[in-house]
Amino acid sequence: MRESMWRQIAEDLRLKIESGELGAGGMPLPSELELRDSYRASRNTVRDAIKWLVTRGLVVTRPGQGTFVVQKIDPFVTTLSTDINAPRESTAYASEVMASSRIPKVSDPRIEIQQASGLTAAELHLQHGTSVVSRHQDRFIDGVPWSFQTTFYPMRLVEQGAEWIIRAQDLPTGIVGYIENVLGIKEVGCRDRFLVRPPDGAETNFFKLPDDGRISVIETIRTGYDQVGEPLRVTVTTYPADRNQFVMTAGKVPAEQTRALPRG
Amino acid sequence: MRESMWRQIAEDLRLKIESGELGAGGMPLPSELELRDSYRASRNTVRDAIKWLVTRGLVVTRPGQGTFVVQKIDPFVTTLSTDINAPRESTAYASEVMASSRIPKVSDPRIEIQQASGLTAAELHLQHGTSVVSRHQDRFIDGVPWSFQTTFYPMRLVEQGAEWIIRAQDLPTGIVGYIENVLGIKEVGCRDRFLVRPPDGAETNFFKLPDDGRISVIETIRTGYDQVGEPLRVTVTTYPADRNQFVMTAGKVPAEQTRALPRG
DNA sequence: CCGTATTTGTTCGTATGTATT
DNA sequence: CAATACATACGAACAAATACG
Repeated sequence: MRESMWRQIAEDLRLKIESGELGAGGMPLPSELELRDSYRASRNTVRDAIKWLVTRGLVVTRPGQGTFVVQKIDPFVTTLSTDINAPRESTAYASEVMASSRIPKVSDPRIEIQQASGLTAAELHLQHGTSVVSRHQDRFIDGVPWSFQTTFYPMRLVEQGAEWIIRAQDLPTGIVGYIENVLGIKEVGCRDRFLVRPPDGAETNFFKLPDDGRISVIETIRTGYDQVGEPLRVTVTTYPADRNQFVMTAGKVPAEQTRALPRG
Repeated sequence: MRESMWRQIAEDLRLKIESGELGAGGMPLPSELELRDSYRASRNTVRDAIKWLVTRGLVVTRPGQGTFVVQKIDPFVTTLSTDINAPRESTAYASEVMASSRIPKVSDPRIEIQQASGLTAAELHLQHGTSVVSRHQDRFIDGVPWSFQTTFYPMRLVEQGAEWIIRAQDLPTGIVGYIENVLGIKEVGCRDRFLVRPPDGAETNFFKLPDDGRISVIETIRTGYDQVGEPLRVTVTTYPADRNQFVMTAGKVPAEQTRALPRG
């Protein structure tokens, strides 16, 4: 069976884009009317072909301007610590970004008092409706939103004296270290969960993702436990899948510059 | 500005689908002609709305049958070992699946001799064109393709006497344990890389993913190193993002039944 | 600032092909 | 074979966003 015409046009455009024949140097593709003439098809058929390219993330269309090829993002590689004594997430982030010659920026923490529900109630072993403190931070690399993170603490930690949890400031020791210093409650282990899912509206907006849900987000959920096995905090971090990779080591491995992996 | 009509229709359909008013129990949605009449729009406009739902993965269309809502897959949670002495991947897989009351199946290994290139050459520190052995296995859960895995070994291991690497059989100790027994080369550490990317053609076909690249695959690349820091093998595992989650623990954490996390 | 040309976005209509029942 | 339902393709008109003189 012969391929549909819009599919053939899409494939031809894809090849010409990947060879650099079209769209090189930020130039727009030929307009829909020009493509209609050159392919001897109707404008709607050309639009079907372009829509296929848009869905695959190869091009973007801008009303009044034209159709442009998207440039690939240089991904950042996050090191996942398998060692509970590794440096805290907050401090590790900036140094890791700078080690790759890029500029990190972290927003000031945004504090909210919320009621435990769903994930937080389950992970922190709290009744639904119990108060939790959430600390939220947005993280940028070279000015581009790269990930964001929300950590939930049981309100009882504040009531027991760890009052800086509800201050909108970063602490040099990190909040987890602060809790250990003030309350003697130490995080001796954590469980990480990873999942990949479509972005919600807020994520689509913040990360400037295409609104068709084509780019997934990676969500990591880290629950920290104290000496008696009680959950101390749960940290939810969200990474757009188009600009993030992860690396983790176990046992003895030779050191190596962390870098993004190309396809091969 | 008012929302476009196709967008309004899509939103209305989405709400009716999520409330169960439409498509419940495997029933098809109303046909495009019926929707055209009920929304007082053209069939093309209704199709634009349906295309939006298809792109979001809410429905699938089948020629001659109708439009159906997709049911959510119950994800499987893979435990990532942070301990180099944990049981081998191959043996761990089946027991972990059975622990969640599901039926694992692993295909017989498919062996190929290939030339190192790109990823394998870089990770195994081999010249391009050097021979490598690839062992490939497909993994199923309840009969559904769930992941597949390819491990690359330098050909010199076979030449040094580890000849079972090129036999299409599973070994009770796993290949890595076999190499240790025969050659005395022990894997003392490994580096895992994680990335999320659109599926290629083979993956789309094997996992029966929609051909618009909407569902990403999660790729993990595990490179194992021996006592002298030389790479021993590299294992590439591919998981469709719509049916896989991961969990990893560090330090001391209370035991818990691994389960998929819902959104909340 | 304004008006015009260009370009993509939306919506309609119609006809024909292909897959399934 | 016939009926139904989605897929493809064409043509047309107007709206909205943008760029430019």
